[in-house]
Amino acid sequence: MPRPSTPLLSRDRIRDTALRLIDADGLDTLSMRRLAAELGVQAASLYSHYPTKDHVLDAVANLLTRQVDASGFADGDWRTGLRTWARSYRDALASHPNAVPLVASGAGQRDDFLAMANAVHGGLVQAGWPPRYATMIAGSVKYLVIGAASTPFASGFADDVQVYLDRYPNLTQAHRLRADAERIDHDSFELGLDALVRGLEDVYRSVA
Amino acid sequence: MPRPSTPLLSRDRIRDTALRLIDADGLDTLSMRRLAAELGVQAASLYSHYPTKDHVLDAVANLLTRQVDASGFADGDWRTGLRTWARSYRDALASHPNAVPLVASGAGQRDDFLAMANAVHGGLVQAGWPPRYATMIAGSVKYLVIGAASTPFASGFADDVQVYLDRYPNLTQAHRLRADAERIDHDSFELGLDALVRGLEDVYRSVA
DNA sequence: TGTGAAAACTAACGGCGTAAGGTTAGCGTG
DNA sequence: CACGCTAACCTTACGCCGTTAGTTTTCACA
Repeated sequence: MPRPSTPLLSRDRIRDTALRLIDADGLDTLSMRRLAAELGVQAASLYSHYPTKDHVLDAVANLLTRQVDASGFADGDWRTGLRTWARSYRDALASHPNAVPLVASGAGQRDDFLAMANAVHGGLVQAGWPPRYATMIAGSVKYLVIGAASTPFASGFADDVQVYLDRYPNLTQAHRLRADAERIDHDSFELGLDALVRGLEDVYRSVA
Repeated sequence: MPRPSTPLLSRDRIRDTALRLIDADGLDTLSMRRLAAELGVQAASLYSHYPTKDHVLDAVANLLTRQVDASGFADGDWRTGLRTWARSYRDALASHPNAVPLVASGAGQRDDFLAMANAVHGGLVQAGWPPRYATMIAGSVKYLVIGAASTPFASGFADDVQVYLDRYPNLTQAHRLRADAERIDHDSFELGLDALVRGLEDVYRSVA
């Protein structure tokens, strides 16, 4: 039954379903066939809307990026703007950990990423940073965010999970451990962000 | 001709060849068949030495990690130790950009990563940091390194490469552009690392 | 009213990771 | 020295994968 009277698919529906499957089952179990099945359709039909699988993944990456709030520079304080941006960026990625590699790789057409970058860069320059520094600061904060989002557990800096499970083989302990890991990740990020912004304060006094 | 008199393969030879192919052709064009062909062997033969492809990739990740120098804490100055470690870590990854996702994902059995983490953590504690802070500091510096290594061009914070290529369509300019991108990445990392360590100095005074 | 584009389909190609099972070289034991 | 076991190679095949080609039908527009 080709060409249905009301369309079964749309670019948005495909992209949103892809993200849902990635969240649920991980990045490498996502296939065009599985995605199509979830949409009640045959795999080849997706190619009417996206030229390749990579383009679908690109759309997912742009969707995540679009949720980042880079508006915190409006009041003119670059410190607040930077902190708000970094936290929002990390939150957006942390809500979809399985999709992080799509954003981290930096490959593909990333229109929404360029928009975000522009906003941050503009905010920093507006606040008195030389453009060259604005580029580097945006870069280094992005590094911190991408790194924080990429690694599941900050760590391996604590013992291997299996060791804990062997020592405390009840589920409750296992759950507590996962919560601990997330808290360590979060606190490490906050410490890093705070130290970074504080350190930039020094630089600011010498160049702005 | 099964079971040759002198072995054709070894775990190390397979792992080294995998890294070479990844460096040359990228991560997703590496297949067990291609790897085997490069080694003059059939694909299934690799499974005598590694149980799955992921185990091969894990071995590559551990190889890269093992080249990181975490010995800079020996003289007792945590600032030097941290800077040395971070730079060495980033250098190790930057020499094999196509392999970075293997290290960034944090998946798999990463024995050499745990060894490195232990060394850093120990160095920080030795220098007077409370263990809880040592964990977070090692985490946040690792974030910066992983993020810096993950993104090909810091940026998008500068204009899209294609724009430059359209504007200056000769090869010489393209090469200069790549050099510029690498310099921006490098400088951004150094600025971030410097600011981070400076910021930690403040924290150190209040907790150590 | 007719025509061409668009959105679905079915079928197929080549490549993938990996499992199953065959063959022979080398090694430890009687 | 003989014998059998294990290990390292092989061939073959299964069920996926991304993608292309070609078909049918509906919709939008001239």
